[in-house]
Amino acid sequence: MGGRDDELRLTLSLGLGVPTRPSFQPTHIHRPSHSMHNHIRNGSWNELFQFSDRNADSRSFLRGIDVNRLPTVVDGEEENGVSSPNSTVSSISGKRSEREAEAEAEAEAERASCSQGSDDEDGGGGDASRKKLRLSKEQSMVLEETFKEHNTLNPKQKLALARQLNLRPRQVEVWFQNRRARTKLKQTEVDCEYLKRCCENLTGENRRLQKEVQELRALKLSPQLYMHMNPPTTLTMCPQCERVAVSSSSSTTCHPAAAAGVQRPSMPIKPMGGGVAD
DNA sequence: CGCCATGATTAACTTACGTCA
DNA sequence: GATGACGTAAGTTAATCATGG
Repeated sequence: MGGRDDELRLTLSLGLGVPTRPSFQPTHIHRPSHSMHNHIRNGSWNELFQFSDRNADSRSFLRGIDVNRLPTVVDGEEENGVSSPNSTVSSISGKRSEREAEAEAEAEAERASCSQGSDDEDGGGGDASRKKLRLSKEQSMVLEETFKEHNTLNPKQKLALARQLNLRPRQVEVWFQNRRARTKLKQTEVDCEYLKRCCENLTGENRRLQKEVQELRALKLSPQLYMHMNPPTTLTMCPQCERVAVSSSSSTTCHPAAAAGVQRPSMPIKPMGGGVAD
């Protein structure tokens, strides 16, 4: 499919003009949540993203189908703590806190977004056959922009965004979760491509060195020939790691990947869901 | 043209785990 | 240290859409 190809092309546009990391660090290691927060809020790699999005919104938008039906009452009740494990707020514990106030605000937002809601759901009988809603182009755009600024939301931001977009806070929350997952997946693809290139380069270098060893062995067996040849290899210190490096004609480093111009990419990625087209 | 099968995308969900009070 | 609340990542499910035959 065309969209897919576009995506991959974007994904694999490896670090042209993008600062590379000094050494390879898989970016998808599971971090403790707080370090993740810091990492994210410092805006390191996220700032590198180019948020322009492709098919998803243009799809629904261009076809003029507003699939973004407002949530049903059933969903709203879910958000109030009926079923969702992530957003359940215990009303039993008596301690009133800021958090509880926020939960109430969320419930309020629920009701608000539900009040204008549709009644097309089949009864809302609690069975909650999940109805998938498509976000409108505008909603996706705002979400993307917000994600660009910070890819996690605190409860207040979540509420504000939900109000602004006329969505349930839970929807905003889920959108950000999914968006982070997609971002990570993309970065994994980039990392994977980078490692593949490294591997290819190392394989080539290894092959070359083996060949050289063979030649040297052959020469050792015929010393009179050896006398008439230039030394095929000189040993120098690699400036990067201060080890003895093989320096044949081209390279004076023991980092063949670097010598071959392979640099680790750092997220030249465009988003997937609903952004601005470029 | 409509219909169906198939694959891609993504909203919504579940589970597991880490952190904090 | 045990516990509960909470947030997030990872994985899954299912709705929706595009495309090709």
